[in-house]
Amino acid sequence: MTNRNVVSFENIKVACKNCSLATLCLPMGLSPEDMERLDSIVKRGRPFHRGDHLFREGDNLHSLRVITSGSVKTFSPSEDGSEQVLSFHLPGELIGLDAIQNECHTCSAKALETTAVCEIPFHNLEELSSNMPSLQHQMYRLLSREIGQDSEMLTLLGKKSAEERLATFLLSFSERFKKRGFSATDFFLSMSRHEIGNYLGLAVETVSRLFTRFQEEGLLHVERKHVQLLDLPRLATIVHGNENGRSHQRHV
Amino acid sequence: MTNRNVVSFENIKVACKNCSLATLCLPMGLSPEDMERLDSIVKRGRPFHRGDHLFREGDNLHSLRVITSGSVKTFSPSEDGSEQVLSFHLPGELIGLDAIQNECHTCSAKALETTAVCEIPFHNLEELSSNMPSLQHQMYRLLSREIGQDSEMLTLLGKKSAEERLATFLLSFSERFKKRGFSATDFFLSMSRHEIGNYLGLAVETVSRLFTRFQEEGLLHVERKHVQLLDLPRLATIVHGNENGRSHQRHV
DNA sequence: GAAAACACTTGATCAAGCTCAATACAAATT
DNA sequence: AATTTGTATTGAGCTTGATCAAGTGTTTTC
Repeated sequence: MTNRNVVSFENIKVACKNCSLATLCLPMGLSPEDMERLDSIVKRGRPFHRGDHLFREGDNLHSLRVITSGSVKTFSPSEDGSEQVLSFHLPGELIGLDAIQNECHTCSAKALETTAVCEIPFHNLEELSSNMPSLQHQMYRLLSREIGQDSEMLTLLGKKSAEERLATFLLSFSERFKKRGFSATDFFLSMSRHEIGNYLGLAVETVSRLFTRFQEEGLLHVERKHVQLLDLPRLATIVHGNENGRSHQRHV
Repeated sequence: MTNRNVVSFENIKVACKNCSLATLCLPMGLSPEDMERLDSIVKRGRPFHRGDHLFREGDNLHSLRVITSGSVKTFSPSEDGSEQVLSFHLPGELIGLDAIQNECHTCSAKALETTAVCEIPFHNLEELSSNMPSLQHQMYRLLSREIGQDSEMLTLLGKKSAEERLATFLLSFSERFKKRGFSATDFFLSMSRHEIGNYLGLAVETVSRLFTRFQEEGLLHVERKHVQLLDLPRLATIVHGNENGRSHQRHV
């Protein structure tokens, strides 16, 4: 995106075929021509600011959305004002897949910082995919991938200790930043401690204490949202149960 | 299925269009003709016995499977022999969706009792769906539904107390049995206490104690795998936080 | 630039639910 | 019927991580 001039976002051509995120958002398999057809249905609206809703639970499904910059959390709000954070999304990731079932969003999505998205009207996408086997295949794969990711999260919440949860969280972001061409060891987390805790099924205080402890142990350096991972290998051993250090596993 | 004669399972016509589970397995929207086309690719193998694997993590994806009778657990095994139970499946439910992403199963599936399934070769299904928009639509919806269900499970594991988890579990089975024409209040659970605990992120002992307590409180009657729910409304209030009884919520 | 609102950290205490251990019960095998 | 094996229950004690509380630092607002 140019920042030399003030531009009308309406006029920006989306140009999936040149987008650096294309390999992430609909990975592997669309031919250049297919990409062009997909391109033709994609819209880009104005950017969202921190705290803006991309959509709310109960909204009708209009479009799937691909983050192009910034970051987003999805969460399911409950009556009493509390919420469960379901996931954090970085550029190249697709959100709204939960809404296909009933054409209605089952969770809400909020921008964690200034965030731009591509909107892909689902009905157009569906129609296009039925004339384009490669796109249909990508859609099946993306939906399936989401299911697989959720399963990993179930294991995290069902079995892992607080320490393992945070280490898993950090390494997940490390890998995702790396995949996007950023540093795997030095990055900013756009969400609050509270949101991290909510996501990981931990109290804020526990998250805070763990950051402190990890720092004391030389695993990382942290200052507010800025995280530097100093010992990836040791973090990785923590993720996988940490046979050495911890004396007992949670109910195996 | 007739039980008057010994029949060769190879010879049974699958006949989705007459199957009582059709509304569950590919709910709403296939025309009778489309159903016939789908029918033509479905295969039924011999039944599985308790403990048999339907597939293992790492197996190539050949077919999606619809349970026609019995029940199945899916789980992701980890190196050290422990596992995370991901879900329990009843007749009419589709399994294997996680494997579409890499054409490789990311979890294992085991029969909890004698279990029969319809196999739907995925490549045939995919091809058929690209010529049949209604089937493509069903597939999108089913995949999306799975994602939505996983999200509910994340909330359960992330936020709910042991009591809330078990009540949720029981009411989920109640509804699913009801939907299949069985009693919503009197049923057999095919899985062990250990598997229930594993699924709910609880120790076996906790599950056992909760069953005992629920029984003492008149919520249900339980004898091993046989469960009779005596107070659905009260169980439902427990599911939704139970403002009255419990003094404190888990980190809201 | 002060004040207010919010986010994070740290400490002290507590309890939910886990672990360990022993026992009871059921099903399978002989 | 008796033995074995697996599954479920119950009790006692302990640990992890939650809650409560106070204080510090940061950001926003006026």
